[in-house]
Amino acid sequence: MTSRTPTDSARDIPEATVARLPVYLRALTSLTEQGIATCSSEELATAAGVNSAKLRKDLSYLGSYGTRGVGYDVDYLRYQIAREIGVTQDWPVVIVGIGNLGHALANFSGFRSRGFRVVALLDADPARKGEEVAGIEVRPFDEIDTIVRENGVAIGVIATPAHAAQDVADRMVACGISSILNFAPTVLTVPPGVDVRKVDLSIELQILAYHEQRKAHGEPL
Amino acid sequence: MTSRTPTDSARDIPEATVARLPVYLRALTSLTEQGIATCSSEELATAAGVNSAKLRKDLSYLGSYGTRGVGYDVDYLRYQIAREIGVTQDWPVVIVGIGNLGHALANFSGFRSRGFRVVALLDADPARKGEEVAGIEVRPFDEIDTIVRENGVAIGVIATPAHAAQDVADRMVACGISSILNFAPTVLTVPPGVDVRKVDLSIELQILAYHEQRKAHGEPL
DNA sequence: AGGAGTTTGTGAACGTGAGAACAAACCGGC
DNA sequence: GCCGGTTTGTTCTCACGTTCACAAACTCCT
Ligand SMILES: NC(=O)c1ccc[n+]([C@@H]2O[C@H](COP(=O)([O-])OP(=O)(O)OC[C@H]3O[C@@H](n4cnc5c(N)ncnc54)[C@H](O)[C@@H]3O)[C@@H](O)[C@H]2O)c1
Ligand SMILES: NC(=O)c1ccc[n+]([C@@H]2O[C@H](COP(=O)([O-])OP(=O)(O)OC[C@H]3O[C@@H](n4cnc5c(N)ncnc54)[C@H](O)[C@@H]3O)[C@@H](O)[C@H]2O)c1
Repeated sequence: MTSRTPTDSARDIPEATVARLPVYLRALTSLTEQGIATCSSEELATAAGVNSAKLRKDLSYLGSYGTRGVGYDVDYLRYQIAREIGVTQDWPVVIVGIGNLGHALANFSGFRSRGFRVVALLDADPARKGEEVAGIEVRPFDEIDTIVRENGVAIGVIATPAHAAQDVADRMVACGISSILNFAPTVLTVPPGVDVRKVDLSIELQILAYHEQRKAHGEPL
Repeated sequence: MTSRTPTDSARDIPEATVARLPVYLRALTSLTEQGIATCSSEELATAAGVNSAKLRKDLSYLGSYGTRGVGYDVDYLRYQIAREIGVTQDWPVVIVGIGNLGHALANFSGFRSRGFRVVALLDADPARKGEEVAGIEVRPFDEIDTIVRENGVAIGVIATPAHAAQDVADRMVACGISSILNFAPTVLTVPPGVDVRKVDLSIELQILAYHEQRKAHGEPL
């Protein structure tokens, strides 16, 4: 089951580490832009907002890309992380639900610059058909099958109202999408093998509110 | 330090539990809307997309609000969770940076319905001054001090470009905001006592890409 | 060449979180 | 009042994540 050739790099990177690799990637890009060619784990950790021991342990799962007594070559490490995450290639993405949020997402420049390419904007509302957002035409949701198959899309973004999200997810899965980023405030049910990540604004706010309440209560000043 | 009156409820709720309470809250609201008055931990867990043992353990940190052999009273439990999180009261919120994303956030109905009230939209661009978004006037960023003090704002949302985010955060902290939700792709540095949570679209996509890549590589079919 | 100084990579200790399992508590029927 | 069935609250164990601390490995200077 876990038999692999010795050539491919270390496997089984912990989930917590995977979640931080993109942060390191961004910090390294920022260092490159500042003309910095080499950095220590301490410097990179500061730029990424984490503990340096944690950073070193995270990087050790990828391999030994640093030099003791010196540090890391910024460009080299950046490439290694990008390769490990899989963003050296471009990932085609579809966005479904071109309302308030969908418009913002379509205009988001961070897609292109980080290895993702929006290949289609889809909406069920016939009134939106043909509308152009960020240089991309909005197409009917029914065309999802064709678009996904033609472009080899593996990642879908859901920005529809909550009540439509499960249906959209089902259609996505049916035509071969196996990774979903969900902005709708609903729990999605998907078959095994499909990954779902959610971004939920009100959950984040409520977590902040909880701590805020405790601050106010704990210190009567 | 940890001396508390016996009247106030259980303290020190684990962070992982805090992050799930809003999910339970939403599931309970959904059950109420379906006219369901009582539910078992199993049912609620399914609705929230978690393990029932985990749900029961989470709820046990709040107190004993269920009845053995019966389950939980939906409305009662919902109130208890809302009270624990602190969303029985309304939290005033300011949004800074009314661009693509800021517009979407201003129009987001989930604020109001979940215990948050947008008291101001702020932007540094003079061209936006006076513009009305979602029935709220966009005001100059410099007015943040007045607005925060007059409304007792504790929570701020940052939707500016990355290069402006740290400055905005500093200004927020200076005028008394102690919880920040950051949409800009930057690491924010804030003094102790201030909470920052980030929502980062490209990180989420990169995590999906990592798993997607491994799916493709692991199974040569 | 060797030693002082620096920084990585990792083993080991600690803390937090997840899930299985079960006793305690409750309900309804008789 | 008691018994069988049900569901909670909690305990126990294991897995995962974080942090410390240090040997190994490198550079630079003499
Ligand atoms: N606006 C925000 O800032 C924000 C923030 C967090 C979460 N959200 C969530 O994101 C989702 C979208 O928010 P919004 O403000 O853009 O809503 P919106 O109503 O402006 O847009 C929703 C869009 O989805 C389309 N749609 C509806 N059903 C569809 C279907 N079955 N298939 C395809 N398209 C469909 C609609 O035609 C509409 O264009 C909501 O679930 C909302 O709760 C929004
Ligand atoms: N658009 C998206 O869907 C999306 C998704 C994820 C993250 N983001 C991030 O959110 C941020 C905003 O994205 P956007 O697409 O809305 O950008 P935008 O350029 O459309 O809007 C930014 C707004 O911030 C204002 N601003 C700039 N400097 C400011 C300052 N110092 N004080 C106050 N206001 C200031 C600008 O005037 C502008 O109105 C960016 O950091 C972006 O990376 C956007």
